[in-house]
Amino acid sequence: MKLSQMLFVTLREEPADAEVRSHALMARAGFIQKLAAGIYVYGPMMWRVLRKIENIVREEHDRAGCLELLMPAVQPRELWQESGRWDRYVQDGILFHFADRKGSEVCLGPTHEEVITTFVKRQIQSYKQMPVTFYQIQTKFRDEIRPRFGLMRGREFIMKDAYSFDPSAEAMKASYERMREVYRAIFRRCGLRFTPVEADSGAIGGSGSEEFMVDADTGEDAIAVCRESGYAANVEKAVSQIAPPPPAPEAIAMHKEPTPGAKSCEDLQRLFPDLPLERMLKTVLYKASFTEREEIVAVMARGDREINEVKLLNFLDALNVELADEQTVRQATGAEPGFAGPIGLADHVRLLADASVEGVQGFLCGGNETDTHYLDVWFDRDLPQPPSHDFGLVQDGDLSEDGQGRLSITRGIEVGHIFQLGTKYSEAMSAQFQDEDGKNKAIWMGCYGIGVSRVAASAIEQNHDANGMIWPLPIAPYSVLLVQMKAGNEDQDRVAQELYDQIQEAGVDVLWDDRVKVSPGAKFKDADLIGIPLRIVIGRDAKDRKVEWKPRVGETEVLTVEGALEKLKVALQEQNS
RNA sequence: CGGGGCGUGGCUCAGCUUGGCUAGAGCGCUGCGUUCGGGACGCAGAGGUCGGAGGUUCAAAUCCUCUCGCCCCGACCA
Repeated sequence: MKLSQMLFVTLREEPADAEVRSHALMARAGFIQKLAAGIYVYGPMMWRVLRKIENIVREEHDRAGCLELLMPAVQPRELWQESGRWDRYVQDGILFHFADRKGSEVCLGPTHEEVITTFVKRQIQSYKQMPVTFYQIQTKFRDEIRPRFGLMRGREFIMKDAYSFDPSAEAMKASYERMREVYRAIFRRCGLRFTPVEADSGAIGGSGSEEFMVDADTGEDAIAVCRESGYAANVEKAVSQIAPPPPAPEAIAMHKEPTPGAKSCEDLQRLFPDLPLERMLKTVLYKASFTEREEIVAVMARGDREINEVKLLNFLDALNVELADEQTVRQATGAEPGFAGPIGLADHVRLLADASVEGVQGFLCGGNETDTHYLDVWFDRDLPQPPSHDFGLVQDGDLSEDGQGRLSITRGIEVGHIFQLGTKYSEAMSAQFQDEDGKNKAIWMGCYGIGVSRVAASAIEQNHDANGMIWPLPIAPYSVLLVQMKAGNEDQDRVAQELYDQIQEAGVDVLWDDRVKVSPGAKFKDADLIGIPLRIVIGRDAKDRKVEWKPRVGETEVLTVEGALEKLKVALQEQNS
């Protein structure tokens, strides 16, 4: 492709609304253009990137025996009511939905479990027809509460979703394991540095679940990784060993302490400099909502620990948990927020404790009275120890659960997520088959997602410098860029044309910056911005058939035309090996 | 949904507090000339219902009301 024929427009300034590098660079380079919040046009360059990613995704799925199909974006409400997800998704505001001309409600699919389950249940009758896995690459629609970061969190985005169908839990696990390998292969081939982590399965439900995180400081997710043991998990899910509490002090009677204005552990440390943080127990109030009711839950935790709301949510099996508002706190404790404690809570409050409180004695806790705490409190003497469970948020430096090493907290971008769904959808939608024993059983499902457009964004997030993007070769819009310094110069024209023809003949996608009346400086800046990894500069030495090998990163070399072609061949081979 | 902010040529922004003359700058764009290896320079140009509607006023980008859109923080999030 010749750049002069491309309607190639770059911006010198960053768009005002770009917050992360990938967004700013893609917008500057004309790869994407915003149409509305979280909704983008993918320009020709971007579309090439997306198609390259799609092709890798396709090849790896096909290789694993998955079957590609395409499901509708528009889906009827009835289907979603069958699975029981309509109300929840509408209530969360995430669903684009509207009435058709007959007044029937439909939605734009945010995901396709309902459709695939329906499709499959009409076809599968026997265990002999399984295992089978389908996938599609489709535009998904989610009316995100807060779209941001360009393609990273859009309201319309490209996703590959796959669904496996098996006759038993064991078979489902085997399909899941196969897919784990497919995912590893895909992200490796895309040239990304990534970490697979154990994950919470969230609203979609199911048991086993793993997320694929592209390592990037700007990622929205925090992950806990242990180098020594190889453990890696989303912090929502991560577990750790924490240091035991300090030995109990001398037992003296529980008593009140005036603590004016001390609402946090930090404030309290100033008032009680000799009391270790591990002997201050905080009590945090949450409002948990269930289908039919709400519950106020108080959770105790050691002063040096934080509470993991996802673990709490899962333990309670609630639809949602959120911090209680001030009004609720006052009602539950009879005090201003900041003084909640386990003793003297209102009767309707359910008291729980994080495992970090176990063994802590002679501690400080809220007094359920404004400006007051209790000191020298002992479990089993002054109050029964509340039921405890792991509600803790792992912290950087925690010991891994097996004790082999320390956890460090890093950040990542979730580009893939795989789930063992079990029979959640097949039961709700009665997708059954007849097993070998003649009995009708629910199909065991797994589902597997890759954010295709997010993969592209995260590749830039992970690979860029001050001047622009640096694409991994397998997903670059073009593999090679020919930068011709002065289009119209006979020697340069001839050499550039020769290179262009030869590279094309070799089946390599090449872009030729043949623009006239564009200064060398501007060409170099544009080349850096769009980040095509392999570059050959045709300039002043063209008369001697000399060109420059000048990859996006790395050393520049002056070579003959043949030398440059050879160099290119080697670079492309390295990539494929 | 709660809090905050912003809508002015294609892009980034100034002007608005305190209403007043043909609404400005830089980038980009067009033409001519000079340049020509890291976003060149000169000269001459094109391009704006100041997000929209209504109102106040002799007069509105500027003040008021409504409305639409966008951004940030939070909640939320396969």
